[in-house]
Amino acid sequence: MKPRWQRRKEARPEEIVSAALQVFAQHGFAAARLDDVAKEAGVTKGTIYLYFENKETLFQEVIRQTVVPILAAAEQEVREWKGSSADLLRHMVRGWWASVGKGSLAGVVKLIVAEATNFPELTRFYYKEVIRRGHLLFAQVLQRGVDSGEFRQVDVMVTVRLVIAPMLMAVVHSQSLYRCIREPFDGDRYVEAHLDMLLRGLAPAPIGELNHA
Amino acid sequence: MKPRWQRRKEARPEEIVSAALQVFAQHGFAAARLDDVAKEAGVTKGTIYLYFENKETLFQEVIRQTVVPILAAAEQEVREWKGSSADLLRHMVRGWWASVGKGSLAGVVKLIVAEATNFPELTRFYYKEVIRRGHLLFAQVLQRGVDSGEFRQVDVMVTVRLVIAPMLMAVVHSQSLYRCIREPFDGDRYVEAHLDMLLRGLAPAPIGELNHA
Amino acid sequence: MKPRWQRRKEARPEEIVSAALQVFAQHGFAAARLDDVAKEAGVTKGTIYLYFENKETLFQEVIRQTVVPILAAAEQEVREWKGSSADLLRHMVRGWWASVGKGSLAGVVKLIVAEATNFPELTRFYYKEVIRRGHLLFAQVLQRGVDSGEFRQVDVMVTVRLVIAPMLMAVVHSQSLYRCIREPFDGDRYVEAHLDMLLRGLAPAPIGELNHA
Amino acid sequence: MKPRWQRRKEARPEEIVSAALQVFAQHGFAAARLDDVAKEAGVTKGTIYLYFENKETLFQEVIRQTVVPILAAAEQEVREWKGSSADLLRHMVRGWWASVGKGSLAGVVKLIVAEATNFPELTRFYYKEVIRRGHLLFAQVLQRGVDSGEFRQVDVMVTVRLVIAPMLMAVVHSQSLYRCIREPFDGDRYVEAHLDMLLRGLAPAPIGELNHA
DNA sequence: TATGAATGAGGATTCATTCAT
DNA sequence: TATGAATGAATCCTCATTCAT
Repeated sequence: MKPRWQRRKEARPEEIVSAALQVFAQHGFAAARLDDVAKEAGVTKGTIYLYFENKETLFQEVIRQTVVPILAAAEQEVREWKGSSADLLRHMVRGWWASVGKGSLAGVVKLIVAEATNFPELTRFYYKEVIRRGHLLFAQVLQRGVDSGEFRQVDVMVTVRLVIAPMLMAVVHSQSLYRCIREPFDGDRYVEAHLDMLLRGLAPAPIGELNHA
Repeated sequence: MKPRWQRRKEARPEEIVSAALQVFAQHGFAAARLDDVAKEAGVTKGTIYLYFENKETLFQEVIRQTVVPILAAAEQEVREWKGSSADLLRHMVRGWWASVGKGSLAGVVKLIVAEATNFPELTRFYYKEVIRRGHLLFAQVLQRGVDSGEFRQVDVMVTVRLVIAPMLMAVVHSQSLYRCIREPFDGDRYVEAHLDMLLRGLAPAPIGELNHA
Repeated sequence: MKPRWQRRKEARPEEIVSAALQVFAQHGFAAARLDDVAKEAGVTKGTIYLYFENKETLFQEVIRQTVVPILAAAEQEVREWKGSSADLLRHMVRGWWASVGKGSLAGVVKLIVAEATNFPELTRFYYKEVIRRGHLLFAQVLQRGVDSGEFRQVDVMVTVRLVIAPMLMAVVHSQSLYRCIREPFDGDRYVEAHLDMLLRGLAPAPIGELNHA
Repeated sequence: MKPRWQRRKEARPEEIVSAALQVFAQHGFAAARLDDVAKEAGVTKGTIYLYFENKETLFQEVIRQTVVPILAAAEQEVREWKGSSADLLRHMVRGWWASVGKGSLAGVVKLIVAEATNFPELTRFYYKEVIRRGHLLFAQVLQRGVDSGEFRQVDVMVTVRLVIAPMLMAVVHSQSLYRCIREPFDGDRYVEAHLDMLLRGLAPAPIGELNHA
């Protein structure tokens, strides 16, 4: 818990990062104006430069700081999970949706998509620190289920992407498309349908396989 | 000796649109320089203004022109399909991947994601003319399967999103993430795995349903 | 009288000059677009360059060609005038108003005012060929009246300006102010009032002079 | 060592307006470069945009700010004048010459003439706030003289224009023609001659009227 | 530390001018 | 001769960055 007397200056950097995330996520890096970031953070433009070298550095900090902590917690959970793999998968997907899909991370995800080619270095960092780790985490879960016979034999690294992609897409759209059109999107229902499809798709095939084309 | 330039009134507009798509998809709207578009199109900056009112209009034309024609063809196919619904779904997903995922439309998809909030009007146009039509198209296919008993009862409009999302995500990543990291992504395998999961997930449940949490 | 078969190309230059006068008078030199001149002349931009070296040359021709001929006629009239000086003055002022104030020369007058400092060389030409000659012409008329005792002794070169200034001002305003406000300006009445005041002002003082302050 | 620049928020706007008046009056709106305005004002281009939205707004401010205050003072004087109408007219014409003809307003007068058709809205504002008020002011003076029998019966609203026109013309020429030719123009003598002619022209006709043509 | 006035490089846009047709 | 597509220099304007206060 934070002491009441916490000096403002210590809070400033994260306030700015948080404001920047909003503005960057809305407009993209190039179209975002530091004036807007400053206004959103309740400071003036000059103040930003007390804490960040320049616009690009600020952007990098936004990506770096916002993303890392969540994974650690999830990794811990996977290690200690006692229940079924199906339940673990459900737990993780729902948890991901709760923490990423609705929180401030959603903006980061969209940002990476939008700005990756403008910041290849940063993207590689993000890939290594976030994406790959996330993939490996889900891969563990799937492998656990395959090993225990709960899930059928699947190409785990490909399937991981199929687990994550619909989640990502929903998050990305919530930051772009659904900001513009006024049509409801029931995220929870979408997530449950996704889990339903997933677990059916992962179920060990009964007697007669599906016929492939 | 060759002339300094040639007069090619007919060809210019699409050359410029095509060049613009590349540059916009790479950098986003704001960061794209018309100088680069011009260079890519083999003309000078001024020439762009002979055919397009300004940068924004050019952007809109890029979106509009690149996208519309494909759907019509697919709609035709669905109407006339004689085979099984599973085969139709396979056909469409593969076709979508072949035409969108690998062609120039991929860039447009990423662009919409990245710039939607900066061009809400255009996004609404895109939603009405492309996304919704696409959804309805896939919804027809699913409904057809449900009606014939090939697929189980599903919430069609939600499932449509689950069909499309992994495809979109792959396309978006191919335009952003995979441009930066040098890691192979086997699109075809991904698509086949997706279809496999999908059709398993859509299969009518055999005897005992899965237990939901 | 012009032959019916006159080739178009011989008419072109003056058509362009005439169109240019209109556009220049409306917008000024810098703000005038050659596209508009071309449209007004019923040709295309390129054609202008067949007859004029560049925009500036065209502008100079506009000034030069439009203005010179009128003076010669007036000079002739003054030399041959048989009636009173008052009548001659009336005749000239009315004639000036008829030919300059209402014709296309009005535009040139405004142009010179507006663009003099941007074209000092041209302005000097105009001064020598037009303004000074005009002044001298009116000076002759006044001097003639003074010599004959019709007019009182006045500083002729200063009075000339007082004769001309209200005429010029009316012309200039007709090209600028009165284009914007919708208020009637009765030019003929104004000219008559001017003549009335002038001739009263020029009348030899009766017995007691006016007291000057 | 002196700082690269100073912070002078209060002084900047009028410095810029004043510089802009000079540059606009010299070149006209379109041909004026904001770089030159900035240099003249001792700032950089960007600074102008801290205080004015764009070139056009700056132009409008130049017109608006430079012109309004003078009239109020003159209106006051007319109301309180105790002497003869002839003296009042002399006083006003001389005062106008002193304040407008020689001051910075001269540039504004020329600007309006030159740019009226490019800025019709602004011109209407100027007409209502400046020209019309000026006309009414001089009309009062003339009417006062007519009522008291000092002046003959004249069409007041037309005569007002005859009073003002030579003054305006002198001012306009001082900003254009006389900047180019190197010929002395004795403004004071011109003004006195104008007053002399005016007052003779306004004098009640003695016994036999002039014969009109 | 914080401010926000001032800077100046960068890019969109216009349009006089050229030149292939 | 005439056209009008193409050019590119010129200029407005924006906004990241600096720095006097």
